[in-house]
Amino acid sequence: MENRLVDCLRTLVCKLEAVTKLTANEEQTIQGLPAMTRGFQAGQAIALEGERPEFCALIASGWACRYKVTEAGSRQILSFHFAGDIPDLQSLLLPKLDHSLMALTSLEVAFLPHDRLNAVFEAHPRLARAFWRDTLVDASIYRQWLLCMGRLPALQQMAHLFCEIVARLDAVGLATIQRECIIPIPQTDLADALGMSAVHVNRTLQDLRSHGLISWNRGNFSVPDWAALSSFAEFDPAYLHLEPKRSSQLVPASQT
Amino acid sequence: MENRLVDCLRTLVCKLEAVTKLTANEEQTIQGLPAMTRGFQAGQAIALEGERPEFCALIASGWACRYKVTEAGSRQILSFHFAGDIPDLQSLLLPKLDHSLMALTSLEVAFLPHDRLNAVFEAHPRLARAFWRDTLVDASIYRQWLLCMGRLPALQQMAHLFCEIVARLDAVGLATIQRECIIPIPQTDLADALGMSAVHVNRTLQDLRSHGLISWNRGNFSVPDWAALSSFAEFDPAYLHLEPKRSSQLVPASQT
DNA sequence: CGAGTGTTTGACTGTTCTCAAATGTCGTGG
DNA sequence: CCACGACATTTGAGAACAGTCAAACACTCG
Repeated sequence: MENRLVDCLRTLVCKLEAVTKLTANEEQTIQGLPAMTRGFQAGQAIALEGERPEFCALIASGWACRYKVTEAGSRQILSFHFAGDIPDLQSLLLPKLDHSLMALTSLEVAFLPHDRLNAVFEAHPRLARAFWRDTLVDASIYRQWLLCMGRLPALQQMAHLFCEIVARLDAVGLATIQRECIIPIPQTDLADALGMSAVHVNRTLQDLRSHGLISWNRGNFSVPDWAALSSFAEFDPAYLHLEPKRSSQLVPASQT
Repeated sequence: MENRLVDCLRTLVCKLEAVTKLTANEEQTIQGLPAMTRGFQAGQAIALEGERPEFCALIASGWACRYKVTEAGSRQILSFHFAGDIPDLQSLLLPKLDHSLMALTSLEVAFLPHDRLNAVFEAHPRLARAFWRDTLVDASIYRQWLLCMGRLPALQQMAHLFCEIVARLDAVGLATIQRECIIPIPQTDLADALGMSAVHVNRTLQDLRSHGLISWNRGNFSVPDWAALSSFAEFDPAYLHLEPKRSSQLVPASQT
């Protein structure tokens, strides 16, 4: 458990360094943030729309999501989050939550007190900028989702989401070089993220599989032919703003 | 023209003060930002995806939008912007634009140099926070659009967008107390924002009109019964994070 | 084994898209 | 003043897409 905490703080530092290296001092400041860790079960709420949290939730392990609900009771998932993400960072500046947060799998979360974060930002303006940048990447992802939901047919939209998930998991070391990873959520959650019905998700999924574009079995996800999938999905990772150094694989010329 | 510049800087200050009052010094810093103003015609690009702008565009008058385009050539509008908005503020921290920006009407823009803004943020951390907050409100609006696109039927989705537009225009003094305002864009642009076809937008519009929920004629928009429209649309302005104080205290509408 | 959850299938309905054409509006130039 | 083109709105009809409801099937865990 303590290891997880150290790990996710390291992942966080790594994300923040996307642009410029942090100083040892800054890095230590992050590592030294007091954090109470807590576990959640799949389906459990972390924070609800309308609340005014006094902590930010840094995910240590597992998947969580932001979501909103209509009056008719249908849920729209707004984003997926895993290790290293702080899905409610904006509550520092927008105290009243405009959406809810829940665990999609069993989850470990480290809670960072608002007042400590604020103190850190005051003392280290560069860190504040790094976190600001992080929230801007969030926004960029929303823009991409809007494009996909509004203008791509279901098949491409779903393919694009898979590309994004793999790319983001890869960026934090949760995917293999062959782009295998674990996508530990049921089809119904996928449906709520794509704005589709569960039935249609199921059929679209079969379609992707029969085209040999993906394989997804009991959570184990893999992409037989990344070039095929990403070009079919019109996936261009630029919008994730992962900087060059992230050597791994997502931009290899080897395909196309 | 110079008046417009002063006006939009004032609008900007007003927006930034949503939470805490700025000091006279801070306020003056904003007002003193050097800005080159420039005009655009409807349809003209302000900045394109992939570029690395060295200025941020503060809108002085008219409407602009963020958008992205699929390979098939269809456009998704991601947000609408008018006086007081800085739609590419994020280019300060994410240098490479992940979307494009264009004028939807004839437009006046004041360009604020990146280096000046950065200097301001360094000297005035509270201002940096105020701008950060502004970008977070953007993100909140994206979340709401995702919910609307994914989970509301066309009629409600459109009604919701109208509520949002009126609320935002009202917040900067561009709507009357009776919630009349000018929506100076064609139905095709609305279609690209809602992720619908123009034909369907037209039919949905007729539907809203025939229910007496809106009136929109040659750009002149009005809402006969706000309670009816906003409850039909499930519109709750909380996600706009306009703070309490600015409740429909308005300057007479004279604009665009 | 049985409950619970998640996935798959079928049949049907409804929404939204596309294509194509008609109508309306506005400004320009003859 | 009228004719014209450019643009925007409206209409119709058929096809494609995605939703609902309901049931069957599969897998996991106690």
